[in-house]
Amino acid sequence: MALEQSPWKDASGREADRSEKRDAVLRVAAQSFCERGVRATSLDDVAERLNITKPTIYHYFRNKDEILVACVARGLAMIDDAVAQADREALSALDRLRAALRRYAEVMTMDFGMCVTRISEPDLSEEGRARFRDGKRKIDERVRDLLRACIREGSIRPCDVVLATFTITGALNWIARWYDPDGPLTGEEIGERMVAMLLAGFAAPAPPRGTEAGEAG
Amino acid sequence: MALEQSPWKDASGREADRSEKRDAVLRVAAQSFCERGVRATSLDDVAERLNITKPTIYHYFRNKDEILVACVARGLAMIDDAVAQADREALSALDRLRAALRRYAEVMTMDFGMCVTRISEPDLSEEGRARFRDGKRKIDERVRDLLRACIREGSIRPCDVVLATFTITGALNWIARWYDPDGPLTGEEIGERMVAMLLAGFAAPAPPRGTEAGEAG
DNA sequence: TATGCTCTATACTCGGGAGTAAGCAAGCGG
DNA sequence: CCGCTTGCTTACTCCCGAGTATAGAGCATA
Repeated sequence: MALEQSPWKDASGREADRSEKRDAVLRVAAQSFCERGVRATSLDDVAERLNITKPTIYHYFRNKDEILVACVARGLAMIDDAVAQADREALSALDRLRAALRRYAEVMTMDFGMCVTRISEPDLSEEGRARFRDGKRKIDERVRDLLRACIREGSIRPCDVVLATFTITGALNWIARWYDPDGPLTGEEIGERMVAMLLAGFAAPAPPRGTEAGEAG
Repeated sequence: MALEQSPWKDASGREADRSEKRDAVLRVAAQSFCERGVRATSLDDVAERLNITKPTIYHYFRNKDEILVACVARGLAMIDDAVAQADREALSALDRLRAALRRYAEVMTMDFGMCVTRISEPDLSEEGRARFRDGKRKIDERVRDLLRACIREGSIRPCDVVLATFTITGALNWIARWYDPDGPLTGEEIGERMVAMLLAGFAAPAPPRGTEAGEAG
């Protein structure tokens, strides 16, 4: 089941460079980890999809766990970058929060991002687990800080910031479980709408009258 | 690592009944599936925790998949019951929604409930997967129906019901990933607060006209 | 041509876990 | 007492997948 994207041509491989090959392994592994689960992903399968054999993979990675850790690390970095980048943009705290969460949502529709939420801790080695927890904790911290900034600014209602972060990231993380690239919404659209929903809440504005909230126009 | 809860006494087992033993197997298996992952859970381990040996398990279940399916089915049933029960109570649609989501959240802090969100489809056999999807679809349908009823009633803002359901159930499902029984909040408290947050949203109410909410000073 | 490095393949080892074979113990009907 | 069933055991088989030993192919230097 060879993929076209593989940098190993069927018999001749020469222009390709080492890190490009590492990347290809990670990309295919990440997809398989998400689709089939980590334990159910054999390196033989990964190799086959790349027109190579398992020992070749061991020229680029020490073992399966190193591949898994690299996938998760890449996903975590993508989320962290997304949030950090939004954070640097000198807008209001609320705008920074919005931008951060939207990008977060988008990353959840991508292979490496999905790894972060579909892989669970027992899949990782002891040491990989530590890095995983650490990366997630940092992202959580960023979101919490943003929330606190918004509360200080008055744009977010004072609340239990920890639980609020779990609620928000839970909704976003879950995207990785149901997102369908062939579905009606792109990652960007999902992010935009879901973040709007989370911020505005589902309850209708107080009075049973004044139904002006409808945006249908 | 024998557990006290096991109905198999170390050498003498007689007062226990078949279905009680089936239940015990499911309970321990569910815990292990959640803690270590499905593939990493060996039936030898499960047996050991119950003071029995693997072949004994095969007296009660045909194979590992049957156990897994039973765990997931039980979790799905708990969620479905929770939502259905709230649905039968003759309150306003909004109150029914609130009650349903709170109970949903609570189930997410229990072993079988956790199974539903921590187990992923590739862990299941083809046939188990079908039942899994079906069960989840039914629950989703119930939540969507509740949302629609609320919108008709005017208590929930008109919105994309499908995406709203994903957002809400995502936040709730994720509880199973971070809930800590030794943490500060009980399942009930988490449900109550998270549902309140989701309904009210995080954004601060529109600022009193004229004055921006610039606090501090 | 020789030496050596990098990349890749064939062909293994080895451990773990699902599932099974076959037998032992205990209760029950005769 | 015998023979049957039920519940459980010890002791396997067997497959799959992680990781390895080893060899060969291509290329660079000399």
